[in-house]
Amino acid sequence: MKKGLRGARIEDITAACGLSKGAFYLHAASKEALFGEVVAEFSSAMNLLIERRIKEMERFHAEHGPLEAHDVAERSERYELLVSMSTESDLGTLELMWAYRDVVHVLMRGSQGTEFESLMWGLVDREVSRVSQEFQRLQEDCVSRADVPPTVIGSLIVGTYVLLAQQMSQMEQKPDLAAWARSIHRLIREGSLAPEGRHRPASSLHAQEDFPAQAPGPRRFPSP
Amino acid sequence: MKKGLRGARIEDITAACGLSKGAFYLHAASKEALFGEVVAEFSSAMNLLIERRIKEMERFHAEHGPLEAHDVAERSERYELLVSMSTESDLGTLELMWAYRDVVHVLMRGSQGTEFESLMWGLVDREVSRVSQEFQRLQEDCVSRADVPPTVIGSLIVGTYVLLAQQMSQMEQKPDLAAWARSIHRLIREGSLAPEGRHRPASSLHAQEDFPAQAPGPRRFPSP
DNA sequence: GGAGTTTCTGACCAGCGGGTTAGTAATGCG
DNA sequence: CGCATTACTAACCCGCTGGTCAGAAACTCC
Repeated sequence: MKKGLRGARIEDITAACGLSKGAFYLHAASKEALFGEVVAEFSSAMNLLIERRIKEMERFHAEHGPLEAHDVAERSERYELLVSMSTESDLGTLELMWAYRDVVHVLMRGSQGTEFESLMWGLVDREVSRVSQEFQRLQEDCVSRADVPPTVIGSLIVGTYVLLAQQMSQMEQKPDLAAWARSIHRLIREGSLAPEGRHRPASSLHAQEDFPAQAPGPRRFPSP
Repeated sequence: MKKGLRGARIEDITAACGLSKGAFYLHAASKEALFGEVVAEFSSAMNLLIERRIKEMERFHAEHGPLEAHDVAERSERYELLVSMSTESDLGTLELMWAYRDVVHVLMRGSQGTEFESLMWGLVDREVSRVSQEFQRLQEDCVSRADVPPTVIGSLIVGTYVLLAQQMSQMEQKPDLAAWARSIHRLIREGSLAPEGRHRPASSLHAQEDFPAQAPGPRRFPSP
């Protein structure tokens, strides 16, 4: 769609609407201002999600207290609650990223040197540190493994979502975001190794797997 | 350093060398050509790593045959070999990304709409599908969990490295890349949950953890 | 249909930045 | 020292694009 903010000419934008260049300035003060409006929309929606998530997490800790090692071993109720809470939050984030996937794409790949660069990557940085802190807490409670720096976990999780967001802008069909969120959480928590002791025939179809025959939808190619 | 290819003026570059604009063209045919040289260097080095890695993997399979479920349960020799092989390969990739971190940064964030955009993201896409295929194989051999789409695992791993690469360009000190690689592999394989049955005092220092007091080095701020 | 209002056009301007080149300084060498 | 070669400068050209504006077109309401 766009070749980056710098690469998109005013005429490109107006021509795509079937208008002439002059008409642009009847609707927006400048290219940056127009993009800024959309970005502000996305940004505030994202901040709302983050805020809500932090509050939810605080409420959880207030109501249920800190998790302990045995919670994970016996998959206690409050443990399952925490898991479903954060999976749900992540799904919300994925949905938002899908809705704004083109904006996110431009923000991430094509806003270098503009006022928007720090907005996107500041958000990413804050998310990394939020997730890191969350995991540091889990480590202190002996719920999460402690032989790994929390920042690496943060980068792992956020990096995954960042890359997925970029892939979204090349898809024409909406993927099963809920399946994505569930898969990611499963991987983060339990790892990719097959659960021990479980053997399955290699050729048969697996039950309750979180994906159809071929997971991602067809590619979307950038319009010229 | 750079405000993206489009954002960097010739005069900015020459001024940074204490020269005048005209002198630039005595050394390079164009901005793109200059950047292209560096990029080609990085790109061929990266492709070499990938090629070598694929060959190594093929040799492993030829010599040791496919892994089976019990290999992971009993942490067999060939399993450990496979793990250390891919950790080592990832470390090599991280080292290369560190050496070219500024180039990678520009390639990822500031090359939208140039000939270099597809180079970087094509590479990323190919890596995602390579990792996906690797995991699909592991799934068929019942070594990796099958209830997660391989492409999600691919995006998870590659996304992590992509984000880390971007963080590199803001660091002034080289982080412990080997620790990163080990942590990531541990997380990917075994997940983030604490190993069951292991209780540790929350306040004491953990043994053999893969990180010092504060993991990442200090930030580097972009020079104006 | 015509006055008034809104919406849009397309020619125009101005400045920025890539690329050129004539001329100048530095360097090397017999 | 004098000549040649190399390295660089700075003014210049020019195309491209953001932004402006007078006027045309469309639309509305009486």
